[in-house]
Amino acid sequence: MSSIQFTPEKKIKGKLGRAGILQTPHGVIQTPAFVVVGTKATVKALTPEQVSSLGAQVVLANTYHLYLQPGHERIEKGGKIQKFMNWNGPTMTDSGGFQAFSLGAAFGNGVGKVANSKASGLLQKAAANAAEEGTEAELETERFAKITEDGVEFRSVIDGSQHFFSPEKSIDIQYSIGADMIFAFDECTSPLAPYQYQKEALGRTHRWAERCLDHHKKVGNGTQALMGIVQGGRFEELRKESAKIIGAMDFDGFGIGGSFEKEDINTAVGWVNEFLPENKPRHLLGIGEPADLFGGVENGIDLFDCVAPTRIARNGSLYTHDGKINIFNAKFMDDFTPIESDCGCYTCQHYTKAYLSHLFRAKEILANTLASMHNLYFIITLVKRMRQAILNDSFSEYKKSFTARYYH
RNA sequence: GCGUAGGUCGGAUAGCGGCUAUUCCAGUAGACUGUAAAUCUACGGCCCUUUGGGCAUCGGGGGUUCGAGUCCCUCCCUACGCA
Repeated sequence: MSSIQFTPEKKIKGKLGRAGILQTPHGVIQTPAFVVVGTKATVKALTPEQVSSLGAQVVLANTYHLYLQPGHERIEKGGKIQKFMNWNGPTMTDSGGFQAFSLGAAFGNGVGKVANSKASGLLQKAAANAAEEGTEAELETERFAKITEDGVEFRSVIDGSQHFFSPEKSIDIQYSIGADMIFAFDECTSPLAPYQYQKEALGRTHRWAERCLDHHKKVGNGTQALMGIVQGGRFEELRKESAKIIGAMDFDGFGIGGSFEKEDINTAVGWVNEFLPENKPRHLLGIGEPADLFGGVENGIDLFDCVAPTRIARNGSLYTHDGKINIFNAKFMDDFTPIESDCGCYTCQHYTKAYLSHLFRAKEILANTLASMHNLYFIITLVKRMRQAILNDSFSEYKKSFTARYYH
């Protein structure tokens, strides 16, 4: 018996995409939905009231970060995450598996979780050179995270102290934090990793999934839902294999994780969702550019989370229907119009680009808040409109008109 | 007028005889996809046949030296002190 209940409402004709309702202990999520990322039990620069006012339905925090600071026991003591951070709606936690990648293979070498083939060619070459040169690069790779069969050895990015996560430990910590939906402990691989490594890592992720599930059944009290994670890198064979194996396990929902080629995120999602059970929610982990959201929804994704809207906001990039703009550009200093005149967000209703330009140049803290509000509103609303379009049988038209304008 | 300390990119600086004049800020762009991130990268004098190359440049002028932002002379300017 699951603590969450997913009910598909309507499908996109001839596609895997659907609109649905996800019932959780802390409220309903209408899907597809964008999950706002609040890694350290806070959506950076925003109060929960502000996050809620943007239409956000659910927030995702991170096990690794909260374990290190302030400590999961303290969050439990503070009444678990909802009470601790004053977010009354549904919550999720990521397992810390992603940090095996971001603090391991990806640390300091400019590798993102999404590669485009042109760049990855160059990066692969660089990685090959580094490998030839030997130990220094390899040591660098293991600077903050080292993966073994039993789990991942981490060094804290805060104070350098050593820590170890096993699948069981990740689940235990996630219980303490107390989110409604928690994720299995997986290994997120680098987009540069070759087939052989992906296959090896995938086997490990599957064994870890089994251990998470066993532990969940043994120790869980039925108030938290466990999501399994599909991996497999860019390889169709591995992705499908993973979807079959993970999809057959008794998880409450599924996450799709790992690295993609920019061009075929959508295809890869399609491979996987073909095999995942229809009556359980599917979450595409860490993806959130408009094109990817359309592709994901079309191919059967119900939930997305992504740091992009808030992170790029803090760095001065703002979404508009005509593409992203960089508010630091000189041309905005005297532009006394809103980011978008027909935008319903708080920022656009009260402030001009010239003012935002001023706040950013002056390094004023309000810049982060106003920019984050706009970008989150933009993305949350975009996914809501996709949902509406599915219900109205107009998804492909909406996708076409949005895309034509956004990617000029 | 005398003394002292100085004049190096828009601002602030490092350099104190050795070849490529440093760093920070400001400036101009770019990047960012389960947050190591209010972060990071690039550019920033002129010219060219521009994946490179050439010529400049440290207040002005002159000198010493194989070689000068650096040493010497002189002038100009700034700050402080004394008259």
